[in-house]
Amino acid sequence: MKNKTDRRVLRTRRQLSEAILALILERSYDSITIQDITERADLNRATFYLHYGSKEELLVDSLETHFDELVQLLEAEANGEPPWGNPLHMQRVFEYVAENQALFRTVLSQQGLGYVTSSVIRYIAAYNERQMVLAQVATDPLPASMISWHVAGSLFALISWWLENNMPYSPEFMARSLFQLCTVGTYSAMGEGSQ
Amino acid sequence: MKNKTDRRVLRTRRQLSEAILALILERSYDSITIQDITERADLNRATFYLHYGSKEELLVDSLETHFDELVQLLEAEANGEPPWGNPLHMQRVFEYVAENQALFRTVLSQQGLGYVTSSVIRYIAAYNERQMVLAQVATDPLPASMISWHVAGSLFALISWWLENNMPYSPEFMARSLFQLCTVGTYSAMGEGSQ
DNA sequence: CACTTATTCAACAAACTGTTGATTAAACAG
DNA sequence: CTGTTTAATCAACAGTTTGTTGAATAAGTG
Repeated sequence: MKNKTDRRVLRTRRQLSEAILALILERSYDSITIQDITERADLNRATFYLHYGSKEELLVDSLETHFDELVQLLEAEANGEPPWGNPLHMQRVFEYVAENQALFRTVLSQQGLGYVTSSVIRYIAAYNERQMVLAQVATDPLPASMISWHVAGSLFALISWWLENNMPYSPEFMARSLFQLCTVGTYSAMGEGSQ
Repeated sequence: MKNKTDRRVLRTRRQLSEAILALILERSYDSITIQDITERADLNRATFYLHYGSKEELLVDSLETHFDELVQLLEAEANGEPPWGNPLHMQRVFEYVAENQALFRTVLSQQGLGYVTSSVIRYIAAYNERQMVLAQVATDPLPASMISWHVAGSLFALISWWLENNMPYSPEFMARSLFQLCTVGTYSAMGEGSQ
């Protein structure tokens, strides 16, 4: 009984993870082969297949580490309060994005990598919904899961927008904007001149 | 000067387009090779390279046809009015999604295909922004492009949610929900019991 | 220390790729 | 209808990546 905590296994997986994350930052994801990954990781190619079945499997596993880090950060600060209920928590998200700029940029924009997009929205939405249920929020006219997805989609969109426009605003401003757009909507966000 | 309207070229591209769209509906995108595509299209493999450089290039070209169809549908109905300004226009979008259910489902959820996701949000956002500028909407506190992305992200998220939950509501209801969430926000969408 | 097991290594057939040059067939312009 | 242009076919090519072997080696465990 030493299959999952064996030093060698942990070390190998860490090497593979670091290798693929480093590679997607410098090259096109599609052009990266398993040979490249194992070569960069200083491992035999056969070793890869002992752990993962494909590039994608490894990448998802590698990215989870990052997201888990962020979630833990959030949960440490939010004391049961849903993260979208307070702009301060959202600010942390944007700060995290800013810190891991290169990675987010690559994952969001690079061709062949965008499949992460859908799973990220799904991930955020699921988290939102869990928090809403925990906080016993009443969502009468619309189901809680729909609202969760809406907020997740908006968060995702604003992060993309922020990066695509070279982060013209501070994390604080982005968080407040997201908060405003989600809670009181575009009508309040826009001037009185609309229509 | 007869390079782009040659019958043979048009026929070949249509065959390739139909082949890849048919294939992604029945098999995993990643498992589809250029051999498979040309085989299904009853074309020689070399012919593919006369038109496209990769699977992705062909797919993007093929999908554009579908989206152009939808955009034309919308613009025919909306008379200068921004599409998100009226729930009826959004209803058409959800109806279109329902009609092309299989395709949307595949494109949104299948691994290796999701890179379309980001470009779709970008596409919708750009469209939104164009409409906002045309309608001369004042968006004082927040930039118009940010609001455009927010709405695009929400639309995308709600479409995903709708498909993932097997379309439990009518297009009308979805359109009204989206309209409500975007314009007056989640506070109004949720009951008074929140917090 | 004895053991278990992860990693290495070389080799393998199989598949896909992108390109070649010559040939055939189709579409075009006048 | 005819000559010309050009798209599609075909076979063949070398190169790469893939996934999987079985045996040897090394490292970690208890």
